[in-house]
Amino acid sequence: MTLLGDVAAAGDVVARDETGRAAALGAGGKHRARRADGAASRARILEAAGKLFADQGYDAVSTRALAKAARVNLSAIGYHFGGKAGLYQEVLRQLIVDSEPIMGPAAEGLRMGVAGARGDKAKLAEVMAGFIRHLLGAVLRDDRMRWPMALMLREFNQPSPWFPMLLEQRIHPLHNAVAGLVGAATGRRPDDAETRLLTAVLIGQCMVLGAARRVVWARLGWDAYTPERVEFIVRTLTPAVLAMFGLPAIDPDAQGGKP
Amino acid sequence: MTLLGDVAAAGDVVARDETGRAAALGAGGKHRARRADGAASRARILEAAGKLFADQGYDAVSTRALAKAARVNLSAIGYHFGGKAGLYQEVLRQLIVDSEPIMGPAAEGLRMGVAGARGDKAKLAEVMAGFIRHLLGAVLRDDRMRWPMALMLREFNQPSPWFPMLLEQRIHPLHNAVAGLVGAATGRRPDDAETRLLTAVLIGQCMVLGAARRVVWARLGWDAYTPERVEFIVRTLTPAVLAMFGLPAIDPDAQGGKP
DNA sequence: TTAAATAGATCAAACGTTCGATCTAATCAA
DNA sequence: TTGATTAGATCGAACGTTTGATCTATTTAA
Repeated sequence: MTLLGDVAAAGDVVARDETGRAAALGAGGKHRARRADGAASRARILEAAGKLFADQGYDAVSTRALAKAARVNLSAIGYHFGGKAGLYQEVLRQLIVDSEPIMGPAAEGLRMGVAGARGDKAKLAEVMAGFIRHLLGAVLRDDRMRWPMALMLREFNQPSPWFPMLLEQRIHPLHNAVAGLVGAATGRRPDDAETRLLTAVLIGQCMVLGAARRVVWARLGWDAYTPERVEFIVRTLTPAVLAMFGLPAIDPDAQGGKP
Repeated sequence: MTLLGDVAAAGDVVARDETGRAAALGAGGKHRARRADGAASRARILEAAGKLFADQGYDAVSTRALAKAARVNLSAIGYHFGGKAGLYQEVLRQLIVDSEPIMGPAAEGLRMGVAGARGDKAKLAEVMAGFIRHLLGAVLRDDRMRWPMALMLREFNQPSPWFPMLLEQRIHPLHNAVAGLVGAATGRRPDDAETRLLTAVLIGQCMVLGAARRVVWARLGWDAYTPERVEFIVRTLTPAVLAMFGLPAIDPDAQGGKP
């Protein structure tokens, strides 16, 4: 039994959310909740699966542990997602959807900030500082982005068959937006190889603090990221990154969140 | 079962080290080599296990796949290492031992370079450039360090019971040496929290190019790291990192390897 | 012979998946 | 308002396979 074959078969597992079902059953959708509300079970499975997959990896998570964590019957996984592989794919799809409200405005704000700066290095520095604070907060502090980030990092050095989807819909848009900032700061075109590389390094050096958190903690004598420690990281890293891209230093106390 | 397809045929396990057996037999040592030379089998298992664990992770690798890749019988794993977990521990231990000839002199050279610079920013810039070239080469190009780096990255965000050993014997010595350079460049004490953090970021931003190589490749239209592309990365990253730590730019053509 | 090392067989446990039975809520004919 | 019907959802119990570990027998060099 090769997984790839099953994957191909499970590839057309569509979202079975309520709206889809209601639409399929008729325009005048009246009924909502069934017995124990299948949509709720589905959501619980997705939630538990995201955390477990992110924490332990695909192989290390058994369907039984999954069912137990989501407080559903074992067969519910097969019923709702077609199997373990289908569930993983849906977790990734949902990750992209859920991170849109956080990442989308951030990328848009980045583009607006760069356009508004019109080459003014001081203003670009503000935009850069805001982005670093935003990204570090998302990676290290924001609990909503904790396991999604961990799961993405797993995809990075062990891509699943759905890594291209993640790349297309989450990585490229974010990198393109940041490349606009990096290009403006260094005076290069946003789609230069150098700009793209430095963009990857910039984003990567923020995410590595999340990926290799055990190392960071061990080096600094920490046992967890607290808001105060994240703030320390932001204040330490921001001047270094600004200097890295030839941007002027800014007043630390003026560092606000993203506009 | 894994989501990944057949990764890296696993058939390219290096031919058995004949010198090892010959030396054991001829050196007048007591009884070392028996029937088919147990030391050679042990070494083959270690080699294959390192690559497989690094590529697929501990759980995704079965003892049968290990035995097949190492061209030994299944029971040889239990005989030589006591079991799968014992094998993994030994792989980690061997990783530390094998990386010593590469990492040890690098750390020592770093200390010597920093001491020799005596605060001269231009000389510190040379040392920093040499270190970046060295580390990037080890992470991205050196085939001997390919799977060890991948395995270490796995330990970083999913520590095994032997992570403390790795931390103690490999991470801390390297970071301490680099912290000396970073401290000298930024004018801080080497054991400052800021210095330690920036040190982790510096090392991390080099390693992330190896960890998230698929992303880097996708952004730059690459499909592998070639020596030319690694050189491009070194030349692009070096000036940025020098600026990051307030060191003067250096002549790119003068960038040599580590002294 | 003696002990190291390999080969092959076998073990219980855990794996992902599948199945039919069961239950609930909406639907429809009366 | 009924009672029967249907589809959605859950459940327990298996399925066949693979896992890591273990066992005995055999082979080989000392």
